[in-house]
Amino acid sequence: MSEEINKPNNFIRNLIDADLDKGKNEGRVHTRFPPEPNGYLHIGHAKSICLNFGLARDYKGQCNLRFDDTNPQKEDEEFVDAIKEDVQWLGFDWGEQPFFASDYFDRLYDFAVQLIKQGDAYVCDLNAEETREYRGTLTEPGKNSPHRDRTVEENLVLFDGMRAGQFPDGAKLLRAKINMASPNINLRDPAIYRIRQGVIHHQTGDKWCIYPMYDYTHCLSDAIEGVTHSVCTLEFEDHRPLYNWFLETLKTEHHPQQIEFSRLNLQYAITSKRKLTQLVEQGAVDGWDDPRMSTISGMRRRGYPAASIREFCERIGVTKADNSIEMSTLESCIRDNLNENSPRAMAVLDPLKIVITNYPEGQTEDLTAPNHPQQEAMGTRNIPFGREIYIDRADFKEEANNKFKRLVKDKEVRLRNAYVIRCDDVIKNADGEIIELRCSYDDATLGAAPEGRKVKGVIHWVSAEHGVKAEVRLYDRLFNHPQPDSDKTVDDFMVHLNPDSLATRTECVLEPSLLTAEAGKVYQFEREGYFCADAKLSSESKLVFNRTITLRDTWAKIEQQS
RNA sequence: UGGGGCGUCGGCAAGUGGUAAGCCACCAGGUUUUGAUCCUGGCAUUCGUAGGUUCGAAUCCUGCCGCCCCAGCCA
Repeated sequence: MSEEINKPNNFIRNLIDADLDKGKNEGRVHTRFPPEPNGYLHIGHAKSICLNFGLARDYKGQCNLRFDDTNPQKEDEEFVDAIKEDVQWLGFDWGEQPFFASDYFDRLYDFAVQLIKQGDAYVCDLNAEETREYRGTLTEPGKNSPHRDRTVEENLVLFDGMRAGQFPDGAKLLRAKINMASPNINLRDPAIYRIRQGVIHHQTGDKWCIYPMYDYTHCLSDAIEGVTHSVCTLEFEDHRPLYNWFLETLKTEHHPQQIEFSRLNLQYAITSKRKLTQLVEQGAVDGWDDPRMSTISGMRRRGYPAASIREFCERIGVTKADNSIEMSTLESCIRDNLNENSPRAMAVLDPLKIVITNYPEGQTEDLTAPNHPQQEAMGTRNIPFGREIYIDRADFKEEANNKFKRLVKDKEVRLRNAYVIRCDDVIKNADGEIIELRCSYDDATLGAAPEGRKVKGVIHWVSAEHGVKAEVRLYDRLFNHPQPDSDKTVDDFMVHLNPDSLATRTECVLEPSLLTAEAGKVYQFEREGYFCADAKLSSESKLVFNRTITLRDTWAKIEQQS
């Protein structure tokens, strides 16, 4: 019973269970993840990846990574490589090698010849505009193309001529002969092959000057690979009759079942490859892997663990209903993982100097701090302590009521992993800005409660002498509208870009153990959040950290309310 | 308004005729050398809506309402 609770459960799995009960597909479950290499993968693709590879894993089947590379003008090898890296990083294995729809171009061509011979496809000379006019509208039927009744022989010659490069782009089109009056527009004699002269395909080079369309290619690729369950998003539901038409008309050996689910919509983020491309090309972000991007590579660079993205995909479920997932759902997955796995450290992002006047000048001591408060197995580390330290400006007030559990003039606070100090003096510059604090420490409070009084506040600190300088990048949501791309009151989603999505702090001071932090390894900077050294920008000579995510902050919430 | 799909708590989502799981968020307490974590408790007499069938309906039937997708030689 208790094992059942966490088992993913969704309508696709129910469907597969039913298929298995019926003995369909000889009990095989074979899925595929079919990205087009025309951009980087995003969080929405992660949902599909987890679904498809997860199905294969749980049903002891197989999931192919297949590049849907039928439109060379928009595609690039760079994207092929990035996609492979992302899928792998997410923790999935596509076996021997990735597949490419272009692997099947020869067979696809033969299938097209078969369609022509059967009288199920014809070469059409209408140009793009005429084709659109002949297609009709949503409420009016289309008209048959004047070339619809060409003979098989003529079609064969023409199609061969298309392949041989005898016609310029747009001059001819191979079309399926289905039904121009169908209420489903996808069935109004859809295009099968179009001409693309002089284009170099990233996989097949200049071998072809005609390229097959998605609807035609996808179902046949699935069939060729022996896919049993072809899972795609809802907008392809209208294409399913066409998917089935090609397979039935060509009498393929296998006939995979297309199943549609609803795509992910994440609030304050973009899950559209086209719009992510726009962000990159217009320079609104630093690139596809900008840590603010909802791309897999961006999230990786930001420090999101792969496991937390997988957990997220599990938590949101799989249905056919439109959805709008709150960012807090994703954030919860990230914090759960990071809280459990990341070692603690101390870092001061907005330094305020403190001199501990009763601490011997020139003295230094190594204090010991646990790397994780709940997990002893993570061990301890040494933190140097000295007469001069930094604390965060936000942790001091000259006056405050007792709800403020930090350092206040003439009051005490605990320095985390160290002593209790009292603030005796506040030093200001000519402009009245606080530039330094003079404090005294109680040397009986190391690892011990102070005598005769309670000190409830605890703040973090770094030794001024030993701390290392660093730049820290604080990220906020990239957009300030929950659905930036579906706001119909504006004509460009870019107006919803959050101007404060990146705040760079250049004067941060980190505890020295962080100097050798491995890029991408996430630490919790206690009381601040989770951070990792940036894989691209950080070096030992110039440390640059990304804030992966803040800690849950109920104090900020209380402050805001009052 | 032709075709396709979807409507269960603020956001997700189980539920498949036997009397509304779970998660996130939120609220109230407790522990705590991180205002973190953790722990305890609260959070849908009701399933878009109106009828009908039934001993019994979120589940079956009918009507209505709302939202999403489709007129690329993109995927």
